[in-house]
Amino acid sequence: MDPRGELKPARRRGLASEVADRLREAIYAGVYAPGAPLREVELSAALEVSRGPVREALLVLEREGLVQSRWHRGTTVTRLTAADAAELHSLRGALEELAVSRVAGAGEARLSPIAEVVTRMADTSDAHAMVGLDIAFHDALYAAAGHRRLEQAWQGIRCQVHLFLLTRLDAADDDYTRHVSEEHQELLTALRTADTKTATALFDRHREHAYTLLSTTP
Amino acid sequence: MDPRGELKPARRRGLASEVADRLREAIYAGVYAPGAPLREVELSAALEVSRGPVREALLVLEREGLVQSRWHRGTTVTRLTAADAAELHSLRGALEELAVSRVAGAGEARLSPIAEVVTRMADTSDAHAMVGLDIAFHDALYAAAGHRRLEQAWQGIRCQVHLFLLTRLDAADDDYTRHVSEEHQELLTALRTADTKTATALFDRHREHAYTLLSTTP
DNA sequence: CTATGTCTTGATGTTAACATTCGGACATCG
DNA sequence: CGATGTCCGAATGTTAACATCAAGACATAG
Repeated sequence: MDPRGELKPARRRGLASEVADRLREAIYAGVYAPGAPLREVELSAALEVSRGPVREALLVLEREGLVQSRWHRGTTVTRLTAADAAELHSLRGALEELAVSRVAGAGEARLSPIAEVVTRMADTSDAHAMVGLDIAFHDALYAAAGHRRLEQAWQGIRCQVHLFLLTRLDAADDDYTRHVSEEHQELLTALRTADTKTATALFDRHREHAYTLLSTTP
Repeated sequence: MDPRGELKPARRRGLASEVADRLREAIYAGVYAPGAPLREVELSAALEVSRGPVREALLVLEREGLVQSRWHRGTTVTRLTAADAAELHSLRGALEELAVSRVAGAGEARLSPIAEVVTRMADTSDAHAMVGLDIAFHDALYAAAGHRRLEQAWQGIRCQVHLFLLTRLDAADDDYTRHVSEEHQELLTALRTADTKTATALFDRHREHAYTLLSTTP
């Protein structure tokens, strides 16, 4: 009669989060290409919602770095330059080092959500879905760190990383798609067995690999 | 006839940012204590603005971690626990290491904004103002790093750090107020002369000092 | 006396109309 | 012909009214 901890508090979300989700997916799907304008009236008409929730959703996406808005000049989908990629890479390095140091050697109870993502990676061939799982893996890592603010900092760049991966992988580079699965498998075993030092080194190499691969290609 | 770089692009801000600034100051001033509710109608009446901009401002403050809102349950000023302080401390360590590594040894042109803050510290005795300058010093550091996303990540915790300092220093601990000025002076000289390693070590000690001082006191 | 159900109240969430602003097209003047 | 000035349209910013929701007071049944 006292299921403490078994039930998460029930949250009800408003229209704004709903709209934000739809827009995020649309941007990932390429409906709105980088640089394309996101007009409030258009979106509110398409989503059958008033402009209020749309504005709130755009604020959320701006915080996530997916769009950029200027005063009275509308919002457009972020265009990621090489300099942006470098910023994402270096900041992610700092964040992930902290995350790995807190997760490495943790009990299986905390690692199992990460393991589950790796499992799902095994039977996935679609590049688009694979990128989603790649991000999901790191989401699970940050979640396992048990550090709310670290997680929020990651959420501040995670969508940009996602978008960057998608745009650089568009119908190309199946070199990535083939190796990601096993590479993350290695990362997981490093988290399970190795100490912090070797684990962070492996994560470093992982990011470096992806970064150089995707930054030099186009 | 071509003053490139001398003039920054003129930005015009809306009511929402104005409201956000006022609310931030009000929270710092203690008008709204931690845990106190921030009612939209109240605020819009007091600020003579409609609820739209107020809602936007509250979203901004929520992103900064100063307030927390739940669906249909209103927003309250964040109450910082010991665990929160630990989170702020560790995340700040990760961010500031990256920032210092990018700023250490930089030219005087980039360091001068930081130096100016240190100068202003010298002739300041008011504790409230000193805390503001403390934060301003680190703002300048992150700005000098020339890393937009790093700066944004800092902005995600900077207001909480500010609030934490203020609430723990309330009419006490002039041990802090006396030493901050010279301590930051040392940090600046470290940025100027020393290499990355010693500079980061000094910044580490600086944060550690403040953290242990303020976490054990109350 | 406890537990359930209803109601009221005071807030937030949503909407649609109004006001303001930016950028470009057009006309005008040197 | 080039530069300046004016106007217009289309978008965003703001407002106030409407709809919805959650928490507590109260009444009621067991």
